[in-house]
Amino acid sequence: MASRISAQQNHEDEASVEAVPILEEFIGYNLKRAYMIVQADFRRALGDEGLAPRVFSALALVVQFPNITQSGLARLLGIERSGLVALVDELERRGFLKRTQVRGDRRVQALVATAAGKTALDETLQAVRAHEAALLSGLSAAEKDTLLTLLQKIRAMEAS
Amino acid sequence: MASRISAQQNHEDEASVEAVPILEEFIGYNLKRAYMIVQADFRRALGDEGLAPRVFSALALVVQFPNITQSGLARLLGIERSGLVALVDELERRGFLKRTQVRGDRRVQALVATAAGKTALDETLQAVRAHEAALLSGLSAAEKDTLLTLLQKIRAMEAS
DNA sequence: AAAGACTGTTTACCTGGTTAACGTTTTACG
DNA sequence: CGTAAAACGTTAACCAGGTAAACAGTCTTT
Repeated sequence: MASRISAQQNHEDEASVEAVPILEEFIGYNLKRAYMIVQADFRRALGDEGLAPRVFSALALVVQFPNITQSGLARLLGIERSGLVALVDELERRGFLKRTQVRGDRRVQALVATAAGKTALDETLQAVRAHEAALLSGLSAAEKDTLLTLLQKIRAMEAS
Repeated sequence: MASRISAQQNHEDEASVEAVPILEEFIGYNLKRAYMIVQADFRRALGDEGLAPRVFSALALVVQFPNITQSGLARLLGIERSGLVALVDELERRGFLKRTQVRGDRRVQALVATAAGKTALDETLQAVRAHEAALLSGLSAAEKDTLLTLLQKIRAMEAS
């Protein structure tokens, strides 16, 4: 409706008549921007020797689901099996898990966290909780809860 | 609080006593998963000839802020200037904008959307709105509004 | 006039994901 | 049974989207 106006005032820069950008209406755009901020802060908080977000997620699932297969883990993480190989390689190289043979099925390799892996997860969990608490200190507990619920509602829409 | 218990029951596989994965507590993890779903649906909805999310965002800002510079656009998008070059190249190649000289400053190149660019934006806007409405039909208008507000609250935390 | 800052750009790189193909192994079923 | 199909882990090639560093050209500051 007000499009003819905005097309006219092209003689200057920045702050125009309607100051609210179109993009702000979209959940996708806001999701991305918010995700970038949280992810960057995660890395900053955990440092260069710390686990990357994806590695942390994988380790958490391996600890929580002992003897999970790589395919199963990929399913839980929502990525392809092929993308998991390097991830598991890294966790194994760091000594946080072992690939073990499964009797009865020589195709699969069950993943089991080592003691070091569990320790690393515990420490990382604390660090991640601290990072989220600090970054999201502007949100009340109720707001964080609401946000989690809404995000999980979106996640429930996957692949219908 | 209930952490000592969960460390014990490591003797079996898959569905354990407490079925809710650790990761679900984290906003970062849920943000990422939700973002992946929305982004994938965006691409699916707009097809191969449609604009990619980032191209759409850039075009929207160029239309809304005529004569914006590339540096300014990068700032608005939250990315580096260098990352914008290919983006603007694509928009220019498609005929959706022009790089124009600015009298008084021969360094900058102001970006102005063409008529085709504005038309493309209008059409894409409709498509994107339809995609979000369909994908997020499980959320009420109030819930979408709340989600937007909370995400923007996170975005306000940027680079403090 | 010189030093510094800003603009757009290129180049090289990184992260995190995909698809396609493969050899091996297990399962389903005519 | 035997054979076809499916599943597993893996590699390879690729892509998207971002970064950091350096650069020449152009202002701006002092």
